[in-house]
Amino acid sequence: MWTAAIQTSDGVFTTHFSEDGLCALDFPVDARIDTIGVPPSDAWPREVRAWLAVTCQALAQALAGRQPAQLPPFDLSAGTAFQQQVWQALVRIAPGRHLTYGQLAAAIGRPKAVRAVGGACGANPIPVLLPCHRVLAAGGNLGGFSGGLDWKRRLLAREGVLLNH
DNA sequence: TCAACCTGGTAGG
DNA sequence: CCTACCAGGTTGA
Repeated sequence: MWTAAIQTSDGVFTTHFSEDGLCALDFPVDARIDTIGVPPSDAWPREVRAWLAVTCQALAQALAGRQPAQLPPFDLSAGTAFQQQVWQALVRIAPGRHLTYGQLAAAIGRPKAVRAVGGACGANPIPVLLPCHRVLAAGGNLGGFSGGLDWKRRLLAREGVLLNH
């Protein structure tokens, strides 16, 4: 496992890579913890350094509300089969679009697993790039967000999604 | 087995 | 608008 910090206009994100790809992305925790990530070094496999570079670009674009031109490979193997289904469905939601938890449940063939979908979204290891913020509650409500609801609002606003009425 | 969830729908103020 | 309640799939303890 390799860990690196990524500086963005929204703070310092932390990334974790396995030999199969990006496996986790953490929101900035605290302004004083700028040393959390180990800077990439020559000791890193060439492939992983390339993933990090792609992730930097993708994160900057996603934070600006745009579809990343390129994404790193994701290692979602830490999740259960159900969670992986949900997470993979997230990738297909374009910026500016949004689904409800119920619609996402139906999309993966489990129309009644609405609450479980919420749980899987909450367990999303790669927020922002795996756009769980584009899943809203029914009736135009925001729903929850483990990274903090202000993040969800901010990300949606940058994509031009209008909330409520 | 059980409680906790980023839910959704219905029923009643 | 609000609160209450329950059916419900999945997960982790």
